[in-house]
Amino acid sequence: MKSFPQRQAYRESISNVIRRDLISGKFKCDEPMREQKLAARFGTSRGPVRDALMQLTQEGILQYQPNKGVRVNSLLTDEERDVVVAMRLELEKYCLSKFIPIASEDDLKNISLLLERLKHACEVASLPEVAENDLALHRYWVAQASPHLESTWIGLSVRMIMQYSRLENYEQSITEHSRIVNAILNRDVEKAIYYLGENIL
Amino acid sequence: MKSFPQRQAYRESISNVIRRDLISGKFKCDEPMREQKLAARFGTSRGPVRDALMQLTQEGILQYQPNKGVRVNSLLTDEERDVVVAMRLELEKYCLSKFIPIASEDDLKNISLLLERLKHACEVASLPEVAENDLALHRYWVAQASPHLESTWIGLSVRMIMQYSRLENYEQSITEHSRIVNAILNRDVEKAIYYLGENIL
DNA sequence: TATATCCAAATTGTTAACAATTTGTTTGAC
DNA sequence: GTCAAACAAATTGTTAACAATTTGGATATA
Repeated sequence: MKSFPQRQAYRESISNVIRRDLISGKFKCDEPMREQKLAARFGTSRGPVRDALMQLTQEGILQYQPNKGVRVNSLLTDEERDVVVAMRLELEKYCLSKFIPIASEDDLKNISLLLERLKHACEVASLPEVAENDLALHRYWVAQASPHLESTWIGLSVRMIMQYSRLENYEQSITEHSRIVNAILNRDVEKAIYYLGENIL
Repeated sequence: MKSFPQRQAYRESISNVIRRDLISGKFKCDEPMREQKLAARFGTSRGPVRDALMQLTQEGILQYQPNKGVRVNSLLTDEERDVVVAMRLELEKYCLSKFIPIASEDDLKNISLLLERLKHACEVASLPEVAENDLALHRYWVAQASPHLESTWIGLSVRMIMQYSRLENYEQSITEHSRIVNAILNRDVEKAIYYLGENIL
């Protein structure tokens, strides 16, 4: 069936799909993820699936036990979550202050587009889509400002969003992100960071 | 030859050894890491080696390019390093404040032991050993306080230590860590965190 | 019934072979 | 001599088979 565009990098495609499933809660906590089943689902052998599972383990979403495979990792404690929030905020504040001055016109267009997508997801009230587009928007400036720290950011953000009931307030999400994006379009670093701080917490 | 204790988890053993080599600078920047050679070195097939390389990529030490393998990633910029330092400090401060009140007598013994090892490494002035024992000491309280965040911590710390010329001041390293450990032994959270702040930066 | 032991099924761990891609070199045309 | 195309070698990507481990259940025993 081979439903992937590039023949290379099954690895990434697979981990992206699984990550999305995890965010939208398609796997119960402590439910083991079977390599064979996933391989069948993605039309590959177990090799690439193992790669993807290992990557998600490294991100902290899954937990690995030798000879027993991987399971959905337990959620962060409230205290841990606070620490993760602080770290993510630290990281994104830097990325925004770096990104805004150097953003090209194309960048601004892309940001606007991503915001539109997020708005749409909020309007149809599809939680997994909201989560995905939320992350995609933030990820954009992280990737532009600091490719070095992108993978660090993913690990923090995905785990944050997984225990994010607050995300269900779609209206708030729209206004918060609109404010951030507006500040970016005006190249106003101060304001962007301020609204970011309101958004991430 | 099979020189590993447990037959399982080659993955971890291999990535640990490679990580040590990377920290001690045994691979030039941009030098490609060949799977076959590493497999021969560790006496396994390429599979576990690929796992290890992928893990280190996820930690940010290596860079992966499809069909081209992995290379040593370029170092962080000074600004990025500052952000990483802040994040790591945030994380470790939490871990110390969590760890100190619940530390068992065994924990305190282990900490003291790890400090002794670090001192010894400093005395013989072996940079890779100093780096390794430095990390091992910090890692102890992170692992005890928050297994959830241990992998996040590794990624931050290893990248910090790789561009750490300051580590060459062995005397300073000894006094800084002695102060932290002493504060822990006295269960003095305030002081421990204070000295940690002096150490990490 | 409760417990222990053994066996079979399911699952993960590892390997070697094969496929696809990249890289370097040689060859040939101009 | 320079450039381009073609070929060969090296390397990564994927797969299927095999080995080792875990898991669950059946059986036997007290």
